[in-house]
Amino acid sequence: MTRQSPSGIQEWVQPAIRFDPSQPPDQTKARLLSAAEALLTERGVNGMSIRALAASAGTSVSAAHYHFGSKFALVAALFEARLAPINAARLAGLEARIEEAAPGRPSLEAVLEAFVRPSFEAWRAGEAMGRTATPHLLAQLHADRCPGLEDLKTRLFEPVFGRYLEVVADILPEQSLSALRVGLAYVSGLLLHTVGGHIDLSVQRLGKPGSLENTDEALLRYLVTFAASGLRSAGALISHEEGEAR
Amino acid sequence: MTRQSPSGIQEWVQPAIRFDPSQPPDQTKARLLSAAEALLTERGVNGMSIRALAASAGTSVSAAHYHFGSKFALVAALFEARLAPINAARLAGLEARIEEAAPGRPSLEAVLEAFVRPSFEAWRAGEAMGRTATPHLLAQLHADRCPGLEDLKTRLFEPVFGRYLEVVADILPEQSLSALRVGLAYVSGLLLHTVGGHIDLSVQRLGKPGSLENTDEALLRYLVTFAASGLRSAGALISHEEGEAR
DNA sequence: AGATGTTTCGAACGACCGTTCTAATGGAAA
DNA sequence: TTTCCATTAGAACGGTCGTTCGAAACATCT
Repeated sequence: MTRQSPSGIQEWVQPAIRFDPSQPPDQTKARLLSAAEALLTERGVNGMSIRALAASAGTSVSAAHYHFGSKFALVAALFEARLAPINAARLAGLEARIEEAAPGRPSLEAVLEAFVRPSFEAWRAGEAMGRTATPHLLAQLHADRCPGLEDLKTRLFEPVFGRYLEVVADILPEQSLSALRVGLAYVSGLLLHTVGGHIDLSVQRLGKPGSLENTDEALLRYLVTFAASGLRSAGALISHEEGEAR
Repeated sequence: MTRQSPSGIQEWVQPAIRFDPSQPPDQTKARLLSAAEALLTERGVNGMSIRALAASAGTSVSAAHYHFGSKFALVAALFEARLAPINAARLAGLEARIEEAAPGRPSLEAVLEAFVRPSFEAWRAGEAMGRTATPHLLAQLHADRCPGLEDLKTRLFEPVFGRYLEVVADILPEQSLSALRVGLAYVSGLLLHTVGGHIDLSVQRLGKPGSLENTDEALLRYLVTFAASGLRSAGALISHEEGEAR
């Protein structure tokens, strides 16, 4: 603890207690990320202050700057760290669906489920425990107008989107790439809307009455069916443009 | 213009020039709302400061507080002022569709178009001119976690949602209200995703090649078809629960 | 012209912001 | 032990925030 002398010179009165043994000192970075996940989800980028973050993580303001350099870098690091495994699962799930359908093609529903399921499951798992769910954070950051984060979003999402676009174009060859691009953006929009907390889950009973299927799986099936059916029907409106490269 | 004396007492040096004739003095409130619309859309609630707002509107910080009382009240007033006419148009359009289909029922597509079109058209009109589009603001405020605004959102939106739910339940009597509630939330999610600027419009060519239909109408038809088809198919997964009240 | 109420302004207040700085601490290497 | 480096805490800096306040200017009425 320090005190400020009238001349502006600090005189150290009493040494502070450091390194609370209950909190391993080398995990400050992880605790900061975890605390940032909750605070960002709840308040958005501009609503979270480094001071509130440090207090929530049980460390100091300068520790955050030491590990990440700046507030924006912290947000970007968190975004990348959380989105990367979900994107990897999306790509792995897609290839698995393709392989298991070989030599034929997987159904549109199977492909869209491969896209949706990783985020959906992480969302439900997080909500089931008290924690804030990671996909909720991603939806919040997606909606948040944070200068400089837009590039990161597209850079991380584009490869996944491109691969899914290829596969879906192969399943629906009569649809133009332009239409499929909008359609896939809609699928992602539906997912973000779901995990972003805009669906009232309190009174939903989506499962068949006699079914053993739980509510989560029923909602996932609702989402996938909605998306697949919308993608098929809306794209069928538009005749394929001949000159367009496939 | 004032200057600060060393003792802290203000000495008024020169009277300021007031009431620039090019800006009618009694329209400060409207200019503040208009400037707030642009700034909120671009930066979100926490990203917009009263000082930046006042500068953009060509007035002073205290003028904003005089007319609205607080920053939150200003945001709420703007949200209500902009959403109200869109909601009114939604309800009027719905009743018009019902009346013109009488004694039969309007198609699901017609109903969803009545819901989507007011916001969609205001969005396209705004984007076509340089201005920021009002629905883009509404989408931004919907995504923005602004404490206290949640109540206003539901209070304004609930009557519209409830009326549409009634009508859609009449068109799709085999679907449970729970399923339709999720489905309508998805429709609104697709609309918000569209007008929120998450669809890349630069390279989209959704109209039929030979058609005279412009791109805007083609995108609207894509959205309506996607939503209607998704609503029908996803809800068909679920058998109607017998005990549920209709 | 004078009084009254509305509107606007600049300035100031206290609080909080992101960032930086210095000092202190613990552990590892010499 | 001494030195060095990674890590942390607290204080401070410059700036901006939302809000408040008193005075000036306008509009209207008498």
